[in-house]
Amino acid sequence: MTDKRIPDSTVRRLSLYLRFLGEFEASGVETVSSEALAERGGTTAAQVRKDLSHFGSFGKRGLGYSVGALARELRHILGLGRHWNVALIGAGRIGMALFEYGPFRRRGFHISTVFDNDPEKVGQARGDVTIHGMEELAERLKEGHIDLVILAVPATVAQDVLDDVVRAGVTAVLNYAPTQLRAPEHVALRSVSMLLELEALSYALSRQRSA
Amino acid sequence: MTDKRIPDSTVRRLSLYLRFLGEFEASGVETVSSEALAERGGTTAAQVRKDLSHFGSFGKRGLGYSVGALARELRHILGLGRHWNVALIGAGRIGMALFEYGPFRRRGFHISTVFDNDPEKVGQARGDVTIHGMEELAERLKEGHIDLVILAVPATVAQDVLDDVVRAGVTAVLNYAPTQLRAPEHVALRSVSMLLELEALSYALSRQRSA
DNA sequence: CGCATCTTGTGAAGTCTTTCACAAATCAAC
DNA sequence: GTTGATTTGTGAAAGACTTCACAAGATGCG
Repeated sequence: MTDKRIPDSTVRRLSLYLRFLGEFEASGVETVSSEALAERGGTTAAQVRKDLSHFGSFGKRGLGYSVGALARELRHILGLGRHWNVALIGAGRIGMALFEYGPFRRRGFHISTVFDNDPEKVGQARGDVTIHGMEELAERLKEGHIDLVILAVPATVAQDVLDDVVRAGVTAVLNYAPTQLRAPEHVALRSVSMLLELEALSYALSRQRSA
Repeated sequence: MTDKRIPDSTVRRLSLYLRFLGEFEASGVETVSSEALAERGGTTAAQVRKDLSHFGSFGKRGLGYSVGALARELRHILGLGRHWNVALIGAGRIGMALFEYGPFRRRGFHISTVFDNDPEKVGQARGDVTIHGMEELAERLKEGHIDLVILAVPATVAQDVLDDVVRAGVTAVLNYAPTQLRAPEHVALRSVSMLLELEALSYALSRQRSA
């Protein structure tokens, strides 16, 4: 009922459900059925119930789920009640776009430290943080109690930087560099690649055109 | 052997294999085994062979795959031989970071048109393209022979813009707005959400901490 | 209260994806 | 040309995820 290995797809859907619950809450709805959540998210009611059932039973038969209560549960399951201390490595265009992206902070992801290896940038202030040189990485990651690192560096150096990050004891990394990285088992590593997504679309397009 | 429904996971891995082949090529290797590709990509040799077998047989038993030939095949399968005409909607921070991201063009994705609804921005030039107002959307999408749209607009208007895009006949969309969008069956729609990824990491972190 | 209606939670069935395991193909060496 | 060492391509088995379908709990109404 709880624990065990949860499919990654389930975790992602939980995030979506949480988003939808926010919308329902904003529009004054107090109760939702699995059917309503499914319709909003392009999935099925059974899927919604199965996803939730991995973690407990949060609904009332005949009634559905309390919007507020379920949102609280999901936030708890996803670890979103708390404040995560984030470091951004790479203050280039993508890095800074991420840095200035509002919703992160609103959800509890607080970018408290920024690194870059460009001497021009080191020392500059961005909002309320200062850009640090890469030589300070190990020390600052440890002493800053960083929970999570966002990697926005060129592909060529990504693996090296990741190794440093892991060595400094960080166990969660979100990678934006377009390269396949390796990390020890105990480190949660996710990669986002715009190229990969575009290529999947390119595949779909070719399919469409030749059909 | 060819065609049929290909798992999305397979398509994504093909993109990865192509990346690795580029690396192998750069380092002068002429032949790779499924084992070598698997090791590089964190999967298994059987998986690599199965993935490729959906599209044909490209290797030589006892030898492996020719790096150059397999790369060509993959580019063809993924539709990357050609030039895709891309429109970017939304010239905000994320939009412009995408616009200036070099690798797109190198892979054949050419952003030829940019839209934004901010009167301040409309008319300005960015590189060799001019930012157009949203009222020109329908006409320019059609006449510009746009294959693919990148959506980088606020979540609140994303669905409306998507509807316009679909109505203009575009059949492939990459969405960066943090909202769940709906499109007709025949439209290939993918969404990238940094928040979703971060939340999955947050889940993993909670797991780690409580274990 | 009893009956009709609704909606959850969940085993069981079904479907999709990955892994296994081995015959067949290729090459080198003797 | 036969043997030995490789490595592919692929049915079959195993595993993972999704969908089905229904009992059980909850509510409202006469």
